[in-house]
Amino acid sequence: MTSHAPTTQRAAQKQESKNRLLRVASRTLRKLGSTKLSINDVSAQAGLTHGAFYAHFKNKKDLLRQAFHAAFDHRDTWLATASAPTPKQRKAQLIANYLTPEHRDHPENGCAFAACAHDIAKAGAEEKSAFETELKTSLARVEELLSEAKLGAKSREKSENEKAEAINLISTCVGAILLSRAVEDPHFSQSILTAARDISGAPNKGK
Amino acid sequence: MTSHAPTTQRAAQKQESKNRLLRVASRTLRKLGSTKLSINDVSAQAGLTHGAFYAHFKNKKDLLRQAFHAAFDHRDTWLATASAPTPKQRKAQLIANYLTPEHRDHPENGCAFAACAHDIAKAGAEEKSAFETELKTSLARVEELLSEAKLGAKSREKSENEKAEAINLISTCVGAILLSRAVEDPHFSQSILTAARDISGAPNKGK
DNA sequence: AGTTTCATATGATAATTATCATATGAAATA
DNA sequence: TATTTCATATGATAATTATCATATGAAACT
Repeated sequence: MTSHAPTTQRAAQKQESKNRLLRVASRTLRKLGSTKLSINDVSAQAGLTHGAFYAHFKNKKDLLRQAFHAAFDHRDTWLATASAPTPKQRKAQLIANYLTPEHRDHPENGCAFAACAHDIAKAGAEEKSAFETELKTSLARVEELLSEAKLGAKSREKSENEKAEAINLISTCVGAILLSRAVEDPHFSQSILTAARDISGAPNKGK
Repeated sequence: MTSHAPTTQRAAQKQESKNRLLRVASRTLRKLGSTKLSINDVSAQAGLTHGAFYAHFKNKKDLLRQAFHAAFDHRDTWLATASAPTPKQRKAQLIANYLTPEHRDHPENGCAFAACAHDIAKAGAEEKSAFETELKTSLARVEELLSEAKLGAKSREKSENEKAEAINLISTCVGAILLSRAVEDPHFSQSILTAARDISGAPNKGK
């Protein structure tokens, strides 16, 4: 039996409660940040009282750790949108599907790098290591999508270039979405999103 | 007489106290964020008690507003580092002088866009408007540095391109510095900074 | 059925924090 | 010098919050 297939009814109920707590926490973490995430609120939104919380998590830090991990629920969906035949096209797809108004307006469902980088930067080594692991995972996936195909053993230098390209892609996406969320004028906000999409694949756009 | 030249000794002393409060708050805001900035701590670090605080600021929100504005103290210094003859070189300078280990390790002296975007995104319309104003100011300065010279009236399309280029420059810088602060491994962190610098001016680096 | 287990609830505690009312003592002014 | 002003300090209050001790009631097991 796996941890996802509890035997008794009570265990199943407990697992569901924990799942609800984690889902609420993962969304609240991205929307409000770790400091404004309150165990009272999360528990209440999950349909529990604050006392029940400690039957599921050791403490707030424990919750935050698991909630952060759960916050990568939509990474695969995003990566799957990059389905075009060429690397350049796939890069443009990744950027275009990241820098959307929906993503900007709903951080609770969005990228955990953008939502949590600031929090994690102020946290401890454990949190940074967890962030690093997730970031490396995403980078590896993006690098694949930016590479021509199963690249042979010859192109070592090119792979280095692709590494930097993948990092820059994520840096630009994270920076742009954060800036777009921090301004008031919707048109200006949109122009921040659009700027990255415009330059994405083609440095000399129309020509 | 300006607001910086108080007449009486008491007024001067009060101004100095407010300056200390603002300086401490501006640094704390960038280092810890608005939520973890406590009026007690800021007042104490400025050599005052918490009670004295309210003789200088209406409330915490008022302090945060002024502290955010004060957090752009080093913008001119940064922009002045872009002194090379060509736009491409100046772009590379801006990026290289932003994405440094010192900047990464000392957010309290660094870019307020990177330090506060996350906070402001969760704040109200007033805060977003203030952020927007500062961002537009920086963008205008960067656009100048990225343009060939006093561009004549002819190049309208080019100016649009430069607008997007300036936005992307700041997006990438903000994203990269935030990511570099959120990972544990110093080498990996460095590679995040370096990636943007490498690609900065020259898409085909060494060739 | 009787007993045990345990998921959740209730209630309490301690810490932090923003804010304000009032006190104090020194500078400004008459 | 006497009086007023006011920059700062002291002390109090109310709200929020993390955490834990204990209670409860239903499921699980004998």
